[in-house]
Amino acid sequence: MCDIAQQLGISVSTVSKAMKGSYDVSQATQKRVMELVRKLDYEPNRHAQSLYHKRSYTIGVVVPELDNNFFGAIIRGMENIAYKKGYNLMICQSSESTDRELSDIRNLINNQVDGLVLALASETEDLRYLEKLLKRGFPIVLIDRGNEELSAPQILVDDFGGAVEATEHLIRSGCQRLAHLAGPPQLYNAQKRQEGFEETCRKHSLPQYTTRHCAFNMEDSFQAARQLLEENESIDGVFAASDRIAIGAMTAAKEMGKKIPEDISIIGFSDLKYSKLLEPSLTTLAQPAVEMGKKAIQELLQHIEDENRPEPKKYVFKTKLVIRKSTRSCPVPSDVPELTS
Amino acid sequence: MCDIAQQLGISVSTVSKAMKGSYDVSQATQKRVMELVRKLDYEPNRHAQSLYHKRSYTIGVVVPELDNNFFGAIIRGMENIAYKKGYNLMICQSSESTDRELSDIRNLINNQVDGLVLALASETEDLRYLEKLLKRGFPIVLIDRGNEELSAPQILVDDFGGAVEATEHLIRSGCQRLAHLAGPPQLYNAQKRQEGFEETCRKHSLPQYTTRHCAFNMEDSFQAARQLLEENESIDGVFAASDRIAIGAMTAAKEMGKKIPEDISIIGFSDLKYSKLLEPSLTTLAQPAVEMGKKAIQELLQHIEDENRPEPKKYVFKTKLVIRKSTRSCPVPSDVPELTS
DNA sequence: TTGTAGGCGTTATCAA
DNA sequence: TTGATAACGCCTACAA
Repeated sequence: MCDIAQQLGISVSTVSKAMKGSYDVSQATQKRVMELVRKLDYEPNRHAQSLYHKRSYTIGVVVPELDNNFFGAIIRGMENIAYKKGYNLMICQSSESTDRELSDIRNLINNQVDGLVLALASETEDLRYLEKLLKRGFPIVLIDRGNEELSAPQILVDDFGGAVEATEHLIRSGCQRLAHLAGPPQLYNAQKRQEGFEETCRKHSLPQYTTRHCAFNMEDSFQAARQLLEENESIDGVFAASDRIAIGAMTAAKEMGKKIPEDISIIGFSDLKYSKLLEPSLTTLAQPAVEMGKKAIQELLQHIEDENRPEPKKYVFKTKLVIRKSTRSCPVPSDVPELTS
Repeated sequence: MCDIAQQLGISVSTVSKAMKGSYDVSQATQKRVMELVRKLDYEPNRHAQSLYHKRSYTIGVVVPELDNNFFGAIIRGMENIAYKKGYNLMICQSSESTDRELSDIRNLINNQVDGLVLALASETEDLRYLEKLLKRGFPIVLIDRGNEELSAPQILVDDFGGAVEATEHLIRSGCQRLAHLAGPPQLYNAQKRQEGFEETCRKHSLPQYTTRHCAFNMEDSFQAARQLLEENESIDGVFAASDRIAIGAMTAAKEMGKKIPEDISIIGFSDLKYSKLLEPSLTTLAQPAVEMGKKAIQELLQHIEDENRPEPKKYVFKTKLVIRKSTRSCPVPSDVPELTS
C-alpha cells in the first residue's frame, strides 16, 4: 500500500479509501489506484486488518480426522458458506487425540480465530478449557460429536432415531437375535445409538440382544465381532455403530463361514463412499454431512456477528436408511406405521 | 499483554521480555508475569507478532481433495514437521477446480503465509500466477502433482517406475494382452504412468496393448473400462492409473461376467485404505505419502529460512508393489533381475 | 477531495 | 533490571 501511494504520489489513506470503493475519492485517483493494484497483484495484509478490526475473519475447525468421507463432506459444507461470507477456515485434525485437540484449539485461539467449529475426539472428557472460552463469550459450535454439559450450539445427527430405524429394519427383515457393535462408551453419539438399539429390541420383545463396545476402526471391531459371534452362535443380525465397524464385522462373519445376509444381516452407520463397493454392499444410514457443515457455519457466524446471542440450540439432522445387500430384503416397504406410535 | 502489565504495575515491554524468557528480567518479575499469564490463559496475538516480524509462521497448503487417504497421509506428514518447528498449516481443498485453486492461493497469500505446498488440480495449465510468485522469490513446493516448467522444488512419486513395476507384474503373472486405464492426459503423473506402461509393453514385445484415458473417479472409469473391454474381448490384464479407476474397472469386468483374476488381472495405483477390502482385494502400488509430506515441509522451511536459496530439486519417492488377489499369483518372486538392465 | 494522526498488539533498540 | 519509543500495515475520524 505504501508502494502504491509512493508510486502515485498520494497518501496511503487515499489508497486505502480508493480500495474500499465507497468513500470520498475522485473517480480519477480511484481508477489510477485500482489499475496499479491489479498490475502489482496487490492484496492488503490481513494481519494488519485483523489487528485493526479485532477480527480475523477466520474460523477454526478441529475434526478427528480429515481423510474421512463424513468429515470431508462436513468441511465442504463449511467452506461453501464461509468463503461466500468472506471468512477463511483454518482446519486441524486431532487424530482422535485429546491432547492434540487441546493444543490445536489453543493454537487456533492465539491465531485469533473468530470462532470454532469442533467435532470432539472420542475420548475427550475434560471440557474445562472449552467452558472457560464459552464463559468469556467466545463463539463455539459443536458438530456431530455432541455433549450434554457444554452450553454451545450443537449440530447433531439423530443417532437415536437412526439406530431405531436400523434396528427396525433388521427386525422387519426377519432377524430375531440381534447384536450391537457399539462405539466408544464415552462418546455421546455411540451412547445414543446404543440406546436406540436397546430400546427398539425391548419394544419388540426380542428374545435375545447383546451390545459390545469397540473402537471406530476395523481391527478392533473385527476382534470384537469375532468374539461376539463365537460366544453367540445364533446371532442373525448385527447393527454396527459405524461403517468401519460394520466392515470389521463382515470380515469376521465371512471368516467364520457365515453368509451375508442369508445367515446374518449386517447394517452400518455413515455411508462411507466405499461401503457400496463391499461384497455384499453394505446397508447403512446416510448422514447429511454437507448440510450439517453449512448449518454449523451459519450458526457460528450468527454468534460472531450478532450482538444479542440467542440460547444455544441443538439442530438434529435426520439420517436416511440406504438399503443394500448386506441385509435380507424386507417383505414390507420401509415405512411401518404401527411402530411410530 | 496490556492487561498483564497493568495488573502487575509494570510496562508491556517488560512483560514481553519476561514471556520470551531469555532476556534481562529479574527472576521475581519473570515469575509474577508467568503466573498471571497462566492464570489468564494468555497467549500473544499472532497477528501482531506476524506484523512485526513480517513472518506469519503459517504455511499454506492446497490439495485437490481432503477426504482422500493419499492427501490425508501427506497432510499428516506435513503437520508432523510443521508443528514441531512452530509453524501452522492453513489447509485448503481445490476440489480439482483450477479456479478454486487460484482463489485459494491468492487468499493464502493475502493471509501472509510464509510459503506454499501445492498439489495442483488435474486441469491446471495456466501457471502464470505461480510463476510470478516464484520470480518474486516466494517459497513454493509442489507435491505429487509435478510440473516440468515450474522452477520450484518438487516432491514426486516415481510414477514411471511404479508403472513399469505394475506392468511387469502383470506380464510376469501371465497376462499377454494389456490395457492401461490412464488418468487425465494433462496430468504429469498420469503421463508418466502411461509412459511406464507403454515402454514396458514395447520392451516385452507384447502382441497387443491399449491405453484409454478417464478421470480419477469410479463413474468415469467404469464407463471407460466397459467400452474398453467390450471392444477388446481378449484383454487379460488392466493397469489402472489409480485405485479408484481400478475399482471402476473391477465393477465393469464383473458386470461382464469376467472372473478376477482368472479371466483378467487388475492392478491399481495408490493403495487406498479400502482397496484391501474389495472382492477380490486389489493389487496396487503404495506411495510413501507421510514421508512425502514431511519432505515437502522440510524443503519448504529450508527455502523460507535460508538466505541463499539452492537450485530447486526434485525428490522422487519409490512406490512399493502390494500384491493381493486381483492379479494372478506369480511363478517368480517379485524381483526380476534381467529386467533391471 | 485529500492528507494527518493515532491506534490495533507485539517486539527490539536504546536510554534510564 | 526496567521502561519509553518506534515500527510493522491498515483503517478511520478529523483536519485541511
